[in-house]
Amino acid sequence: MAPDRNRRRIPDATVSRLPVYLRILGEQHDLGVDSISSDRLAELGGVNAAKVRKDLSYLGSYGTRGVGYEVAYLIFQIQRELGLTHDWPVVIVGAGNLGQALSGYGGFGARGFPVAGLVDVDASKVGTLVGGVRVRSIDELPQIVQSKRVSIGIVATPTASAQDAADRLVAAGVTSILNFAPTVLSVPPSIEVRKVDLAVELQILSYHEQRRIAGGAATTAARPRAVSAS
Amino acid sequence: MAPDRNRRRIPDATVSRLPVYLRILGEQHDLGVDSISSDRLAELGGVNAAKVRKDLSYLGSYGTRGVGYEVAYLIFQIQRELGLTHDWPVVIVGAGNLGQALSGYGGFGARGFPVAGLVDVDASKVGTLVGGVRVRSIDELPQIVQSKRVSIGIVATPTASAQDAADRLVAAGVTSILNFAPTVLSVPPSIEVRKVDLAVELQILSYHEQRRIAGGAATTAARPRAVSAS
DNA sequence: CATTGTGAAGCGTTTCACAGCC
DNA sequence: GGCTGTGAAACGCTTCACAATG
Repeated sequence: MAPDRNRRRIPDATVSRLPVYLRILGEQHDLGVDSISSDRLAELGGVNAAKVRKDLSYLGSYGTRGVGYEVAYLIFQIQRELGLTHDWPVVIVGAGNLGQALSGYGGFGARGFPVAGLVDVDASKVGTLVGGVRVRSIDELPQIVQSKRVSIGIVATPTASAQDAADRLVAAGVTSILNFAPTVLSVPPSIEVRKVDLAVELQILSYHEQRRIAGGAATTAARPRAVSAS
Repeated sequence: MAPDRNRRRIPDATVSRLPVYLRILGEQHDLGVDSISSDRLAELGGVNAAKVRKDLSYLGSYGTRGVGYEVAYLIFQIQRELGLTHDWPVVIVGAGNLGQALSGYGGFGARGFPVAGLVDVDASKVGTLVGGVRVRSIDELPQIVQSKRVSIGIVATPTASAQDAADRLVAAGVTSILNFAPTVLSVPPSIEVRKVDLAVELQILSYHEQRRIAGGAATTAARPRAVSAS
C-alpha cells in the first residue's frame, strides 16, 4: 500500500559513509561553499572519488555533469535517506560514568537524538540529576519508550548488566540498540545492534603495531613488559 | 634478518573479530571451560561456525579434529597474534570530559594499555589531577612518547583541535591513533588510524529505523518533529 | 564419528574506465 | 572540457561442503 518511493536498497558500506559525507557537506555549507565535486568531497572524506560517486548514485542522480553537486540539496537528500529529517529520541540505560557523560553531552540532542530518558537499576541513583537529566528507575523504561516514542536505546551499563539492559529495551519496544558494553548482546534478529568497543579498537591497533615490529627493522616502540594468561 | 615466522597476512575482517573471540575465550577460561568447539564459540560470538574456523585457521592449525580448541592455548595464540603479550602504553590528548573519563577508567591499563600520559593545550588544566593522572602540557608530548615508548595516541579533543592533536602525535613519533573526534584526520599513510564516532553510529541506526517505517506498516516509532537544513 | 581445516563457490564492495551530459 | 553516473572487472570476505583426522 505504501508508495513505492524509497525502495532502493543502499549497501551497508555506503550507509556507513553517508554520515561522514553529511558532516563534511555541513561544514562546507557553513563556509559558504555551495557546489562541490566528487573529487573534493573524496579528498575531505579520505576516500576516493569513484567511491563517492557510487555512494551518491544510490540516492539518485543529484549531481550535475561537468559541475558537481549542489551542497544544500545533497545535504537534504542524505538527511532524508538517513531519516534525519526528524528527531530520534534515545533512552540511555546505565547512569554510571559513561551514561552521565552521554547525557551531559549536549551536541547529542542538537544533532537530532535528544535524550528522552536516563535510567538505572540502582535505586540510590534514581532521582539524582545528571547533566540536566533526572535519573529514573529502569522499571519506567516501557513507559518512557511508549510515551516519548523512543526507538533507539543505548546500553551504557557494566558488562554484567548489559544483556539484561538489552532485554528490557527490547521488551519495552526499542528496535535499535547502540551497545557500549564489551559483550555480544543476544537479541531478536529484527533488532538492529551497533557496538562501540574501545578495547577492540585498541587491540586492532595493537595488531598493526605488533606487525610493524615483526615485519621490518625495529622502530621506536614498546618493549615486552608482562605476559598475562587470561 | 628477522626470522620468517609470523608472515601470514590476516584479513582485516578477521583481525577485527579476534578481540571478540579473545574476550569470550577469557570468560570461558574463567568459568573453567578448557575446550571449546567452533560451534560454541560462534554461538557466543554471534557469528557462524565456518567464519570462526576460517578466522582461527589464519593463526595456524591450533584445533583438534573431533574435539575442538584448547581454550588456554587459543587465548595465548590470539594474544600473540594481536601483540598483546606485552603492554602498549597510550597517550591521551585532551583532558576534557572524554579524556578524563578515559584516564579514570582503570580497566584500560589492566587490559594492557596503561595511560602513559594525559596532555592538554589548556595551561589552566595542566598540573591538575584527573583520575589519578596528572595533566601535562601538550609540549611535553615528544618527551612522553620517547621516554615511555608510546606508539598509540588517543585524540580526545574537540573537533576543532583534533587535526592539530594528530599532527603533534605523529611528530612526536606515535604510529597509531584512535580518534574520538568527529572529523577525518589527515595523516601520513604509514599511520594507522581508527575512529570511534557516536554520531555516525546513531545515524546508521536512524537509517535502519527510517527504513523500517518506510518499508511496511507503521510500528511504534518516532514522528516528524523538526526539519533542519544543516 | 564429531569436529577441524580448507578449496571453491557465492556475494558484496571497490575500483576502473568511459559513455553520457551540462 | 570537465565532471557525473554506471556497467564491468577486480578484489576481498563469507559461506558451503566435504575431505582429513584425532
